[in-house]
Amino acid sequence: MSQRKATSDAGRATIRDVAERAGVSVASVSRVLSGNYPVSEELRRRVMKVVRDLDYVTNAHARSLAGGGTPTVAILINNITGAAFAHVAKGVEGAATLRGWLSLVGTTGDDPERELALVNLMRQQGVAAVILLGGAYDYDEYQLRMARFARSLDAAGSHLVLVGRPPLEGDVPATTVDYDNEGGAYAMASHLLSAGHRRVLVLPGHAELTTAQGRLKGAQRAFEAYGVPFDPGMVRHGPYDYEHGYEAVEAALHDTPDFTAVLAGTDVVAAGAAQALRAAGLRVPEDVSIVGYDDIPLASQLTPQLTTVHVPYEEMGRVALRAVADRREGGAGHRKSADGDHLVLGTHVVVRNSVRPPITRV
Amino acid sequence: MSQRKATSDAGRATIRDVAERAGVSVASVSRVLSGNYPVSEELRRRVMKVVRDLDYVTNAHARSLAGGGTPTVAILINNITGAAFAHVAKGVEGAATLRGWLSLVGTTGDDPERELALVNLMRQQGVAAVILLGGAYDYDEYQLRMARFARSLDAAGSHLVLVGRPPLEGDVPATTVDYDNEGGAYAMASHLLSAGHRRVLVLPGHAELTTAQGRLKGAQRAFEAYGVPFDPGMVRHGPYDYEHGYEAVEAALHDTPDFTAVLAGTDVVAAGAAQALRAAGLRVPEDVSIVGYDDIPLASQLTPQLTTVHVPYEEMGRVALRAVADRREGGAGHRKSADGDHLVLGTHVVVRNSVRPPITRV
DNA sequence: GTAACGATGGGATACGGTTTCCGCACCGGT
DNA sequence: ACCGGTGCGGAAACCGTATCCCATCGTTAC
Repeated sequence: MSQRKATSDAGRATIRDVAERAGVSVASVSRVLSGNYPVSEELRRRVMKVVRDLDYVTNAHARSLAGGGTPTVAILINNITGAAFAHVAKGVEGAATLRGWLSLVGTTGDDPERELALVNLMRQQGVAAVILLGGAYDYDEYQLRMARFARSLDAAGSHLVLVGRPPLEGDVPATTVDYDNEGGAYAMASHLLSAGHRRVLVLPGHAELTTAQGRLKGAQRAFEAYGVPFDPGMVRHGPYDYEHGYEAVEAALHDTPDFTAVLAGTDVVAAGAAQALRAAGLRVPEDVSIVGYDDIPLASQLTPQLTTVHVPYEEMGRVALRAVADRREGGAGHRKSADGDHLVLGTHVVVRNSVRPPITRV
Repeated sequence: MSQRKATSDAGRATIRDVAERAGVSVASVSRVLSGNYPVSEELRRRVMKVVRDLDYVTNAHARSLAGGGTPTVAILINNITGAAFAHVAKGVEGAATLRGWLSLVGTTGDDPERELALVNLMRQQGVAAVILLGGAYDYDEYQLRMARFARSLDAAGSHLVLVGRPPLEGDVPATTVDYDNEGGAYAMASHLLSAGHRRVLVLPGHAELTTAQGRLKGAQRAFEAYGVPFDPGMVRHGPYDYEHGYEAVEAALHDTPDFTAVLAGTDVVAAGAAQALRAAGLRVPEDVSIVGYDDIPLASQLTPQLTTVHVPYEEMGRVALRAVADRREGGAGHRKSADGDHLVLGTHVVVRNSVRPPITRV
């Protein structure tokens, strides 16, 4: 009676319960279930019947302790609400599922403390990789912090993947999946310039955010290429949200109202900018042109539909997961191969209806 | 040398490595780390130093196998890209983090097979609860399927939580967190009716989706209350996406062009509808009024800003997690208490700029 | 001065599986 | 009929941690 545990006990059934009830050994049940060992048809039938009867599932914790187990990847993000996130996550999740992998999600809320806590938590979980999403704030400590993460994870047999931010400096065991951020901004700005715009309001984002830095730089390069002087006074930094777009345009209309186009750092910012222009009685794109960045669904749902830069978010997610899977299968094959550690995906301009050649305003 | 495993081995350090290096027993290390047992200051210092040196983290799998472990909840969703999802997930994730819990995410892609596989996977993980998000397609098998899930999870000490769909029938061990879907639709339709609209194009969503059924019913009730005949010919079903909104309006303009307002099942559908109206040369809201449902950020970013029904998605996520946590702490306290198994949150109309009294069109 | 007691640390065991190593039984060959 | 080979099932070790139980040591009380 008090053998180990009554079979009819509450809680989940163990492999032992199944073995007992099927009248076979624990090992046999394990073999039937994992299927990597020859088993007689008779045995299989008997075991499977009991498994169904008991609605038994193996304990993932015990399994991974013993060596097996389904690999898991962790996705860490600042703000789960961002539209870009959802698409990267979809890519990761889809690719993970394809391989029978699992994915965890954690949000950091821009808090370094919490980020550290999460990376450690994931390390405890024994994840195959930690995927860090989104642009980074390039403060002093940042490089050191990430390098430490990378080495910690690497030492534990895991791996750090940076998605959507520049690669780390030095010899750090991390993979970066990036997109041609600066190139996209360059192309987008060129599009405005070739349409004839010269006075352009630029809303790249937070000055410390790597994403914003790249977008600003791309725009500047385009101006240089066109021989158009770039006026730093036309740049306004701020968060990637609707409100910032609105307020920045409001302020610009007051300070430097001679702009004929807005180069927004994000589609959402562009939406805010468009709203502010309309509130001021200006028409888009007749009076002022607007372009965005990201090409989230919102871009094609606004009126007018937004010309923007397409960023392959979902593809990045897939690529990130594939990088992890390859590395894991390749094993010691390509340790520290310089390539494969930094993957860059292309961007391109999607032309819609928010750009017109400039007209002279009063 | 071949004691058990060289301390300098690759892979993660174990508690044994720490114990050995600190010259203490394994039990002591465990005690220092979990902190639920008196330990001398000296011991604590020695252990912690080694922990830092080795960058040790406990193995979560081993820990939960041994009894402890951080609770985990799984969030299952059809399509991770939906805007509503992100907010519920945020609520769940936030509340989970607050308690030191972890959250897993899985997407089903409307595939029952995959849904089943995921539920089992989560059962293997020993999650504290599985949270199923979003409206359900009410086909025949559905109730049975969910009941089976609920019982399976319950038997394994886990729990099923349904968010944003009606509760299951019968005595099923599941918790439902719902919002007043029908009431919101009633209020929204009333808003249009009291503005004077009589011919309203209704785009509730897929006919089989519980969410759509509720919204349609709410609208019908409002018409009844106002004594306005409800014309079934003005209802067009379809998916909750931009394209459907666009195409439905296009078709309606051809078939029944006398409508003065559109009652969209979703903000996104409303966006598509608005675009189609504009493409047809009609102004919103001057010529045709539009209302949405959900109150996602998009609603306030459109032009004009959308009058819509606010659904407390994030709150629902929080509530769902709290329900799980309470049940887990309460233990055998309130088994099957009828209340607490079905929580309904309120909705309300958010008035913006997309509704005007109707005018007579040609 | 000694006994009882509180405060700590160590050893052993359980958690639920996987896997290696063995042994048994059954098969065919000679 | 005996022997070797093969295929399959069982026992046990181990994965990394938490915890129960016991041993020890220093204290305080009598």
